Amino acid sequence: MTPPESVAIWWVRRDLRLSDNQALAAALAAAPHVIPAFILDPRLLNSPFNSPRRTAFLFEGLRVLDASLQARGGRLIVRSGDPGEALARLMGETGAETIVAERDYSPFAVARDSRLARDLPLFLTPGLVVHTPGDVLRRDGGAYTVFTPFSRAWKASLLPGPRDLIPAPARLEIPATLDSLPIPDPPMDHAGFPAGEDEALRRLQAFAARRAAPIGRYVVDRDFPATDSTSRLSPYLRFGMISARQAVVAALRAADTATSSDARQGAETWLNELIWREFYVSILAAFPTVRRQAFRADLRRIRWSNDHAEFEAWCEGRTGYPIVDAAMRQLAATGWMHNRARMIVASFLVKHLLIDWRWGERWFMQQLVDGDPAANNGGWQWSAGTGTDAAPYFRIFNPVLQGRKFDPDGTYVRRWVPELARVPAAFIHAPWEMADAAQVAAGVHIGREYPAPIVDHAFARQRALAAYGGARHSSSRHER
DNA sequence: TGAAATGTTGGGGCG
DNA sequence: ACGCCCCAACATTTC
Repeated sequence: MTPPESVAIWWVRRDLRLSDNQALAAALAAAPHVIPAFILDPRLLNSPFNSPRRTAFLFEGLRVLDASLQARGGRLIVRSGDPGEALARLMGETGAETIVAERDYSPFAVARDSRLARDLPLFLTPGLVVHTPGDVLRRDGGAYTVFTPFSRAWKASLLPGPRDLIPAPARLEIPATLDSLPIPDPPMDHAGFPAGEDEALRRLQAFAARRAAPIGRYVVDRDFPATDSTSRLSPYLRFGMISARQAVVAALRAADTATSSDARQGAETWLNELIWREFYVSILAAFPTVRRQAFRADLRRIRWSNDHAEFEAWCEGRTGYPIVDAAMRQLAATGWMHNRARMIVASFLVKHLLIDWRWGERWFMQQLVDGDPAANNGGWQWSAGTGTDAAPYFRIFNPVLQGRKFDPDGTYVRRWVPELARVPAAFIHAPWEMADAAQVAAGVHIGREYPAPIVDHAFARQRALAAYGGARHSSSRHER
């Protein structure tokens, strides 16, 4: 006779891994029998913020997770529908008394989980981030809204050591009689990011465990989109194919064992990027309304232009600014974009085209394989100058100068905008400055094979400054 | 995790 | 020789 508490459900959401999984470990601690379950939620899969690329990555991740569960004597149970109903049914079938899941701090997940917890024994564990939002707070108990003090407090909290990491369980057997849906076929290709925990760990090793490149040159190279110098771990962190702790432990170890100051600084800079991720999780948890409106109240009344044709040109990479178009085409083709390029295209959409940052936020969510509500929202509000600790609103990237600075020979542009492949380096970021003869020689006529700039830089800059200035002015009058 | 506008300085051409 | 102007080059301020 098995006592009822001998079965627990490990509800997999965005923690598709067996190693260092606090939810799985808690489930195993609660019961000797653990049922790993994933619920295909139509509300999430059909959300206008979802992306087929991310769904494909998720489905392949589920396959890989299922395979490694089967290697341990178990398997992944897949159901679909409303998670509450599906889990209640699964509890009835298995006699499970507990559901354990990794806590997710996004507004959608918080609402879903608190509704579900009214009827079901849902137990949530940390794991999405190293320091959960409530753990890193200001002296007065409020959430940090400036990165630097947040990162200081974050680092002052106890950091994970290698011994804190939880090994994957050796065996995970489940009853053979349980029904499971087949894992759906990926709706599209997601080349460049093979899913799964093994791949994630391999990337982490390849990036952080070496003394030289890439992490040893990270401080310098990471700003150059043509180089392969970033970790490209974001999709894996997004779906928990590695834990935040595993990444942080690797960064700390790389810093400790560095034999050059470049390698140490590289590791520290990369750690900072991981802390940015946690900062934005904390911001979204403390201020859920940032998902709908600007954090800064004085910038909520910008009179956007919101031109649909210009938005489409931006989405499709036909703005006439090569660095912008290269980045947008990289996004459309691969579901990923280099971080420097994300800043450039975001600044361009918001400042040059004067289009609401939320349009860009949604487009990114619809495209990115690593699209995460907290990080994406944080990044967009940072770029728009409307967020916490954001770029000053008057900081307007000049796409020509950014291109010359971070893609000096135009390698990145040539890779993603092939019609500019033969343009000389001197003109690669401002091809409209070529004389007619040079355009003929380069095999591209500006206005035909490649568009003329959609908007004049000097004009756009003045218009953005006026729009932002106007919003601040009207808001200060409003308050009086 | 900018860029443009404005200010300052100093070398050199030139009458 | 000297003052004047031009204008890089750099620094500071402003958006």
